[in-house]
Amino acid sequence: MIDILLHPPDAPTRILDAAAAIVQARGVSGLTLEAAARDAGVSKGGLLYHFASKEALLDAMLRRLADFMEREYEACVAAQPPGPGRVARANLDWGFGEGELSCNERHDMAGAVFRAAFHHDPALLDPIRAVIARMRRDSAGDGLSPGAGDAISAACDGMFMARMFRLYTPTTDERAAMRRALERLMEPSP
Amino acid sequence: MIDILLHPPDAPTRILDAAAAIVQARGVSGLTLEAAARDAGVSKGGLLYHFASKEALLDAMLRRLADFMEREYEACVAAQPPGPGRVARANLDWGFGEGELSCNERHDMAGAVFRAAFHHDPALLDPIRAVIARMRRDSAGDGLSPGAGDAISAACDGMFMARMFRLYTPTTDERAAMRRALERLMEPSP
DNA sequence: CTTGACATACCGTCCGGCCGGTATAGCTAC
DNA sequence: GTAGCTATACCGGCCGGACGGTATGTCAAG
Repeated sequence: MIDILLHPPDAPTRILDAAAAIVQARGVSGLTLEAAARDAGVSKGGLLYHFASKEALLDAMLRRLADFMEREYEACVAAQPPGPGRVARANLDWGFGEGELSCNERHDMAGAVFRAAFHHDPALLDPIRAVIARMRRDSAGDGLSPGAGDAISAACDGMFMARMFRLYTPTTDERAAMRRALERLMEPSP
Repeated sequence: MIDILLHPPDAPTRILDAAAAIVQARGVSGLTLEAAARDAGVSKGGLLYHFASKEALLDAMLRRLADFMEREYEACVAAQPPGPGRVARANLDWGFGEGELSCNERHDMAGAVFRAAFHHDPALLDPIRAVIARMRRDSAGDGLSPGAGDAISAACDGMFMARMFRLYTPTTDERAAMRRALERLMEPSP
């Protein structure tokens, strides 16, 4: 914290933060260069000095998100004891856990950035796609019966989408029941 | 087909179709009133005669989508033999089937309309939310162990999202394996 | 002659991007 | 050490185009 106070974030970081916050609060259409610049405490010219176009800004936002996702994924995996189903357990913790790693405002912001980038150009999602491909490769070597790992991560994706678009909000009990159901998939096939 | 040729769709239907096709082909930002009108073979004024604003157009698009979703859901359920897990089996058929009901261009168009509406105003998704709520009520009385039905439909949602955002495309074998894995959740709890 | 179903022309706004300017820091020559 | 040069990191204003929406005209059917 002292470090943060002594070393306030530089302009590019502030711009990225402000842009992400705007998208989360006011939606994709609320993200304009002027608004992002103002909220970051720089002028529009200053923003364009760091990010030459709106696309460049969104690209940087998404790359940062992909990096963050990958680190979070690695942390979830590292927190699980080794052995079969390690990746699946990490996925369940990410999608159904109650701690700071799951379903909080950070996920909302990730969803908002995600939608904003796709809105502008679907190709901007490529860094995210690379992370997902890596996760799927890991999942394939997770030692579970075929399809179990994919099914678990698809269910986590579904929960993510439901929250991102505010489709429904399961109760804590329902979430726990879903998790227990999915954990059955990690048992060896009968 | 003869009927279609003899009774060409009226202007509102053509406009709705054209708008959906534009969103699918050129993205949310490609949907302008001018473009929708042109593709539907009417002028911009003609479009605004039927849909007083862009929001009204999107609202009509989404209501039509919700109606379609509900009818499709009912058809999927009706196609399943009665008994426990009927709704879950319908969901699996919808999300993992190979027939005309699953994962084709119609789903892509649904996703595009969905994103367009959310982009303009998240409240426009309310008709879809109502359909989902109804499906979840049905699922709760499906006679499966707690969480199983929700987990299955969440996995189907995840597949839908993966396709909507082109995140990854599992092979036919992988999809079949996922389905078999999820079908294990319909067996009674051990 | 009225009304429904459009067409045409236009307006105001908003937004992305460009440009000219500027303060500051660092470096170099003398 | 200081005058001059250059690069960095911005500021503020402007422009052009696109887009949503309006106002008005048209015209066939009943």
